[in-house]
Amino acid sequence: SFARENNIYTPSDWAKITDKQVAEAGGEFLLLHYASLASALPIIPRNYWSNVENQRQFLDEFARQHNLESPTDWSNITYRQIADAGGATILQHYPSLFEALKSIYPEHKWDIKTSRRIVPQNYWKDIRNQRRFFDEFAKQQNITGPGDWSNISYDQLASAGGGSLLKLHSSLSSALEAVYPEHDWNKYRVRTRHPAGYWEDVRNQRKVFDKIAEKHEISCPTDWAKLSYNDVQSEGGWPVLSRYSSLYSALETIYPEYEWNFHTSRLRGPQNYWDCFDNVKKFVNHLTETHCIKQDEDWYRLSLEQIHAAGGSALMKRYSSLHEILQA
DNA sequence: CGCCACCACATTAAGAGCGC
DNA sequence: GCGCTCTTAATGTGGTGGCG
Repeated sequence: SFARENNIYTPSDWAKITDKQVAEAGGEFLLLHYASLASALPIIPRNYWSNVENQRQFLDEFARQHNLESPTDWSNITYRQIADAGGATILQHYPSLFEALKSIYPEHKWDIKTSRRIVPQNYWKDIRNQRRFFDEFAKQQNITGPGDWSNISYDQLASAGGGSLLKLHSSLSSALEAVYPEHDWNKYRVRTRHPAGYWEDVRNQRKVFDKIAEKHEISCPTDWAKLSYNDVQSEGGWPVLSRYSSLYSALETIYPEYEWNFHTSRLRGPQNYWDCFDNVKKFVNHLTETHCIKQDEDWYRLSLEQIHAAGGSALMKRYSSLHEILQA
């Protein structure tokens, strides 16, 4: 009854009690039989805390004192609180408080995210836990395939509780590569930030373009005609394109080993291309070569369709006839 | 916007003391 | 030597604010 009146529920609660308190509560004569208060107290039997029933009894009492009813109520209880309340030895039987709770109360459904404010130490080192986190996040965000990750930012994941996890990786994309090794991440765009000056290096520009080329099975300059400027832009090429006046000039610089000809590599020439008279000359020379034009009369063989096919439609709009162009 | 540095503090490993 | 308890150092977690 002394214990009840003084809110003593665990052996360690007695530590706060002095002999004087016991004496004042009427235990004065009782204490005379013992050398000290400590020697009067029941001793915890050996292996007492190894018994799950005893562990459970302790935690039940702890839960009662803290009004903990469901697994989520435990989220703000710290390891230290339990240890200080006399549960240190119980905790030593388990790798973490979370594992202890799971084992001691197997009838409850324990979820690390809702039952603990912070995960146990080294929890994120286990790649399966990382994967569990990403899976859960994907479910919430309706991410069904690897391509959908392009809409997710580093900060979204960090504020969803993935900050510490991401710190184990150099970037969001390398985290995804580690967590989902079954996907070839080169095929998908993932939001990334690169070091300052990264995009100035043509080798890095080439990396993105290689990726885009691989995805669209582009193996020679003419294959690039399949892709629009917007395609390249939206598939991660934006930082590269912003550094060039056109996609065509980007390709010329990035892949200098190829012979580039925009009539065959692009659907249309770069903006204001025909403003530069040298380009007009180049086009005429190109026609001369491809259509075996050796003397002036040979130009009559050339049809309007052939000029269009060679990419000269925009040029033809500026001049009323081929004759006028040649004159110019 | 993507990421980093930093901070407060939570967790845990390790080990010593002690009694059995 | 084992189990319980306590202490301490080391390390991890998660949040904030800042940088380019």
